[in-house]
Amino acid sequence: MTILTETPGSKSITIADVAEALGVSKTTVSRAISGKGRIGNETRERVMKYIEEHDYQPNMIARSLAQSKTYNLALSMPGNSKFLDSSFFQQCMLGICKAAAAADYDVVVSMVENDPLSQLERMVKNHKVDGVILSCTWEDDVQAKFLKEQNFPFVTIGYSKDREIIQVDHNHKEACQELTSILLMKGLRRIALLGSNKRVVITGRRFAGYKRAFEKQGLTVDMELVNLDVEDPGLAENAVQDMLQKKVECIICMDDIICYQVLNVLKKMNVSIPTDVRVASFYNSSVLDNHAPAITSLKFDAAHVGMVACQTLVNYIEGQEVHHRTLLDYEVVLKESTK
Amino acid sequence: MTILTETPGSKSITIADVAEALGVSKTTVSRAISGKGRIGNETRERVMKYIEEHDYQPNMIARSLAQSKTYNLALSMPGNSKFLDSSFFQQCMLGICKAAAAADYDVVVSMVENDPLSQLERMVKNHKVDGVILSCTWEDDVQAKFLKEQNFPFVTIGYSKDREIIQVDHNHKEACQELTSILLMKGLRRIALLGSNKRVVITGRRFAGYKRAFEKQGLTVDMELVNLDVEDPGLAENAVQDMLQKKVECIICMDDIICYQVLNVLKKMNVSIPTDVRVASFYNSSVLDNHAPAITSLKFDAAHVGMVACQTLVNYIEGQEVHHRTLLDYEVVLKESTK
DNA sequence: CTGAAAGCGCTTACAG
DNA sequence: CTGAAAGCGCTTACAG
Repeated sequence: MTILTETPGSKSITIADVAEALGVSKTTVSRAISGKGRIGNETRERVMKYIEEHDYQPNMIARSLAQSKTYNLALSMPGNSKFLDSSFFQQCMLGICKAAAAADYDVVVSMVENDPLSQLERMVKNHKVDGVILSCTWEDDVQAKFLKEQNFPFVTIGYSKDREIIQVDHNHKEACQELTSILLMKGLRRIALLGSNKRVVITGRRFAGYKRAFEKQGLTVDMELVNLDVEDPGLAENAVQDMLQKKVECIICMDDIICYQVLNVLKKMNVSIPTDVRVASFYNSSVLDNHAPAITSLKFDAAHVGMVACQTLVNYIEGQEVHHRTLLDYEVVLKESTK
Repeated sequence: MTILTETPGSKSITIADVAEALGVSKTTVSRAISGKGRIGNETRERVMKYIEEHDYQPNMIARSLAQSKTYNLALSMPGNSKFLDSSFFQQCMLGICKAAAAADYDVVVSMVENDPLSQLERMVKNHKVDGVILSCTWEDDVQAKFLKEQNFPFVTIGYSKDREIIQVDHNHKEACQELTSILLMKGLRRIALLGSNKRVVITGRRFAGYKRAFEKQGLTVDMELVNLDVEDPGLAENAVQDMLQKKVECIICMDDIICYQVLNVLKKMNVSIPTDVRVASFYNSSVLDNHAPAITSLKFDAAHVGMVACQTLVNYIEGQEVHHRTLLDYEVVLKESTK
């Protein structure tokens, strides 16, 4: 047990201290630091030298108040355990943090579990952040709706029909369409599609791509083979058995989490890949690296989409022009599992 | 393309507006809101009623400056891809966010990739946070050293010999000792231990537990069977082959990431579990849920350790007494893989 | 119980 | 090119 006795950190030096030591005004010091406003070259150098030597660090709180700008970005993340198992959001967060740091912003996270609005609303109204990144969007997204109403700067990682919303995403529709087309061209017809939640926007986009691929070949989708609500591991087992009964030739899993489950179930049931059934997945995450057979999958650069989203938001906040919709590229990585 | 035209968000109402509308002083309004200082019951109610009706939201920036307190906590996370695949840190972050929200703090993340100090130093010196949570500690941890020197409040999720450091962790040593003891009691002797990085503190703690279990039985550890540097998937394959050549009877994997790899490699090599070799893992994460055979593992509640760490830090910051070392409990979940 | 005033550490018109 | 002063929206001794 202990009690906090000393005040933490040593008292830092302020702009006033610098001004006094140098016999100039605070205004001058401020100008030297910010680089804004006319200032003599020699004066600036004197100031810069002093703050360098004395390790002056601006108090960002004070700057925030004066400028009404926090240099903080909020990142809304799903707090649901389904999502936590996937490394997508962590990778994405890494990209966001990097881009933010490069632009001198910090990122404060809000993990959404039940009430998606309370924390976000507080952050926005309390002036804790300058903008928001929504890392996972839903049909009729409550957060996006709120932010739009408030006219508060935000960007979604994920597609939205609403072109007023600034959005950055991988082209999930096209990706899933291409993957499906390839499978169709191999002569496969009974292709199952497994997703984990219908209400998440990307699920819908992928299904749209899947459907489009069939239509382009003049085929129609058999909705019996589409299950977009495989929420948890327990359901995966049922879903797989169901699909096998329906004599599917291939199973596309919308993310690696479902894919692990599916692979485990198939193994348990002694169904071999690709002989008995083919399997394809999304994300191509490293956990499947040593899997035999290697698993065909779509590959997205999660860190990259995070970076781009963050940069876009910062640009927007700082008054620059931004694209309202950015669709990033993907890769189809064909491996043994769909041979 | 678009340009930011309107100022985002509508102008919010301030304490001065409330004071004026009610014909009282700003001091009074402030007191009503904070609950500090004597104030008439009736006056307080009038104020509260007004701010309720007019949706007044305090400007936290201004409060921060006045109190020199940010109500922000920094969370330092490993940005290395090895760690990103594990859901431990995400779960942990969830717990931290919950506890922070409950105490009216926000959490700003810093993902450490190469330079562990630059961002942390800026945050601390720029007064962006009131305290720091280190979610992963290393031998001779640079961040911990810096924070200690600065006398800045922080807590580590992870054990430290240094009892001055406030630390919260699961009892990894005891956990690994118990698991190993159980295996020894089954008559197993050639027990391999695979870890992913020797320099991470928990790796060392677990090894210590493993060793202690042998010693308690009057046995000595065969260091040939201990490989604590299985950094990436590629190395997993070699490590497993190496261990099989050494005729191990059991493989303990220090985390589920390694374990997946090991399981994949064993399958590829047609080694069956538990007949040919037994396998045990850490974390018991849901990804292994449907694995056949079910995998014995140690189970830690990541969200819980995050919550406790965060609460402890908040208490410390707010001047309360705190335990300097908190060791949380774990579970040994015995399954088929070690039968 | 209540208020006037100073202060937190910056920025930024405005004036010179 | 430089400075005095007001302001950002709160809190908090101090005085009454």
